[in-house]
Amino acid sequence: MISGLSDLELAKREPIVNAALKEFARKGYDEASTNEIVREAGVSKGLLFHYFHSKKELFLFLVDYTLEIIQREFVDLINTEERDIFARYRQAALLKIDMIARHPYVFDFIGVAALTESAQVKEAIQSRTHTLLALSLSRFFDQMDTSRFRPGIDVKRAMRIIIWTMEGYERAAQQELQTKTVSQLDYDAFLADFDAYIDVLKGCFYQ
Amino acid sequence: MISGLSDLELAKREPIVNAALKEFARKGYDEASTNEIVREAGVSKGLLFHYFHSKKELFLFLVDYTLEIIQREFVDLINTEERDIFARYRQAALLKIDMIARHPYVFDFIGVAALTESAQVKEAIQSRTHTLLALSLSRFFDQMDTSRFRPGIDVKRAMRIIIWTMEGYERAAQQELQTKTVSQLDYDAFLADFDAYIDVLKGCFYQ
DNA sequence: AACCACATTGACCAGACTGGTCAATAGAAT
DNA sequence: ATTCTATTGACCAGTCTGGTCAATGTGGTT
Repeated sequence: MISGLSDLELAKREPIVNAALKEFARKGYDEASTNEIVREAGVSKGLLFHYFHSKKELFLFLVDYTLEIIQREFVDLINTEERDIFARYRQAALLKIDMIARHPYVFDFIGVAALTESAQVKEAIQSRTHTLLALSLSRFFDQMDTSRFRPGIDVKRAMRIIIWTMEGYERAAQQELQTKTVSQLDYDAFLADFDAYIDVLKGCFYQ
Repeated sequence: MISGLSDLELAKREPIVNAALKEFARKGYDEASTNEIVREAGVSKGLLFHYFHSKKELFLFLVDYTLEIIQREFVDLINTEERDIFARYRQAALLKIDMIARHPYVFDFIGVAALTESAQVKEAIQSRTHTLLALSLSRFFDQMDTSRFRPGIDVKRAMRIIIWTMEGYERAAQQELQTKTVSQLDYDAFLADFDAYIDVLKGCFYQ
């Protein structure tokens, strides 16, 4: 539970929260407009500042909010027992695409927030994001099983190629999600497509 | 020669042009500030509007300017006789990284310009960018020689993996260029590194 | 009905910033 | 000294900023 808010209180904040995530993700802290947020959320200006007493407080709330979602619906669900790089990535990529479908702006927001240069929030952000991001990333990459690679393969570069492929696929999938609506049929075809890419990579690097 | 300007006239505009490319690339048309441009360029407000009579005219000048640079220093230098996908991509990637070192904001600017939603310039932009981008992209991808791929390889997906790897490498290189200065020593090491990636991919897909 | 507690509104504020203007100045060439 | 252009920066009206607050709406309790 974030900041000890009840479910009711969170539910009432939701239109504002979603609109704010979108606006901050698009424009960053300084360039984001509270007027645009309330317009998008369909509420009055006063209400935003009734719930969140300042733009800065709203932004910092969103950092906690998104980190909590990422932790709960992404990081915690990754099976760290799985040491095979493809199985691990497949799992992570599918979880991430799932999350983007449900919370379209969460990853974009936290990415923008973590890199913000705005003096007003920079310090407060870094202490919060560094913990999770550094920890979860290092945990994600460490202790990967590379024993199944073909002998003679340049493992370091092979892993980077795998990562870039996953990132590329993710970007393509995200772009498609922005236009189409999510349906089960799409999902099956999409999954088969994704697995086909993994098969190509496996055929490359595994013996 | 752009708009029939002499070399002297172009040279005097240069600080403004570079500052404007940077500002538009970062913020897009609407959010970019002419005040920020003149501050970065180190010239007075009046001078900008003496050379370019409006923000819109400045922006459209930059579109022509960058398209001409891209054409002259990138598109025209690509050897379309080369049908091998790796040789072609190696050539293009190296040209592009060269260009980013010399004109850091040109590709970012034209990317932002081509996708701008701003009503004021959208129409004028699209007629200019579509010609070059569509043509050069299609020419780049067509007639690629795939005969050297190992039999049984999923060629379509293999090509996408190659593209995503090139894009990933390019992003990494661009990020490094932003911090370090360009020196020949770096360049040799970088080229060897890049070729090592190509070798890994060739080992994957070629027989 | 009367009262209360709280949710919600939107007109309003001072101040910052916007693209753009223009009379005044600086500097070079004659 | 004169004339030319290159360059400046104070200034403009207008828009947008984050934030305030008295007023109004709403639903529940007596």
